[in-house]
Amino acid sequence: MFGTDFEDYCDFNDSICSNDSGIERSYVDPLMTPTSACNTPLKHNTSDLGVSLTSCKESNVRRKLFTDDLGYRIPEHVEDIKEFNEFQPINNTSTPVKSKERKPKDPNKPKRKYANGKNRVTRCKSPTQILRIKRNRRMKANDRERNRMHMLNEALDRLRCVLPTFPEDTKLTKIETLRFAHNYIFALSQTLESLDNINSGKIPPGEYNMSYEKLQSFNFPSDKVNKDAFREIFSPSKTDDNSGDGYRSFQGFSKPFPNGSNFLQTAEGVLINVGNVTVSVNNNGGNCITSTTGSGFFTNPSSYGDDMFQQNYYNQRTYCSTNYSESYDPGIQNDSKEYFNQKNYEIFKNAFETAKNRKPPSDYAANYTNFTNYNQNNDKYNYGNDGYYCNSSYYYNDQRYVGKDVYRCPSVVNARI
DNA sequence: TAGGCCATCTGGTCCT
DNA sequence: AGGACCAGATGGCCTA
Repeated sequence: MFGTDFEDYCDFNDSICSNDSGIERSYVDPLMTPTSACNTPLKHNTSDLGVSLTSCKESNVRRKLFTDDLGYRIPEHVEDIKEFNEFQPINNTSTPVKSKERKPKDPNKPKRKYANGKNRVTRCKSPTQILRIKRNRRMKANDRERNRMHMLNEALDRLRCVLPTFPEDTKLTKIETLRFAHNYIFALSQTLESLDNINSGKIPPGEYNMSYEKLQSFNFPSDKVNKDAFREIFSPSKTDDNSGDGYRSFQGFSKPFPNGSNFLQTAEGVLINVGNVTVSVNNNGGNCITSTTGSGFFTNPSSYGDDMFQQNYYNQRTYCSTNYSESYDPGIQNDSKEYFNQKNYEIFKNAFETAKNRKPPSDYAANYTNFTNYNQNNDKYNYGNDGYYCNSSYYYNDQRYVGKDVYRCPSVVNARI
């Protein structure tokens, strides 16, 4: 069955005794992904070796480089090979590690003499033996390479875990992970630098704002927004609304921006392209979500937690007054603490998905009859055929009154806060 | 169905 | 000689 040459013999032993020499038998994929061992066709048929290559499905088993993680023991039915059971693979290398326990030697047994140096005669290997040796070496190399890539992927997974992503249930690709990590580190370093400048007095705290120029240099992966961007989106408006209706239309934008980035600074603020949806952080009218199919408006964030009265008051003072000469309440406007919370996150996410997935009304005029608005007392306003925006399932309701003489684009989507 | 992403195999190179 | 590393090839899976 096997060659009689010792080296040949050992090589074969190495290939089947080490715990990394088989096809996926040594690596336990905790997730058992379809592309891992389960569906990978075996190019090397090892059935003739008498070794079962059944994958282990224990989810909490991970290969370790330490001896306490014993992978498996070689089956004992390979009887042709003496000392077979002395090999107990204890690591993920191809180097066979012999057991510390040794069989007691028989003192009466004559010692075998081995030739050394030039006196040693090696037997010629047959082509089939050479082929087998090469094949086994190739199997070992494949297994090492497989383990190496698995360790690399595990490192990438650990890196993904420390990166903020949005939506959080999506998985960054490898290249996205690396690019995002680069940008994230850059953003953190810039933040630290800014804080240091504030602490050292180089920048007065009152003048500190997140640099939009720095934001432009970011290169976010498509369809994902990190929490820093989200935080910036929820940054309160800095100036009053001069347009009258408190809304901006950012329709027509599509990625990439002319500067090649997902970010674009305009006179009105910062635009962030997320897939086919453009998110605006505008300085005048609040935050806006737009898409190629329309635009969605998003209001200033809540700074009052779950206090709906405070939230409504804040929003009404900001957008819903029937008296447009009424200015913001500076005390409320400047209260920006805690704008990044779970509630705002959910609101943003819902508004984002709505803007992303919504479709234009098939019958524009007919939908006008359903247009609805609310005043600050939460009274419903129906504008009939000359109403302002749709209240269908495609839209969020706006509980704030905007003013009779204000015309809105029917594609505007408002997020209820 | 094309393209992106991924896992795996494979041979080559470099180093110990 | 053998291990680490790399890049190309290949095929499967998924999505637009």
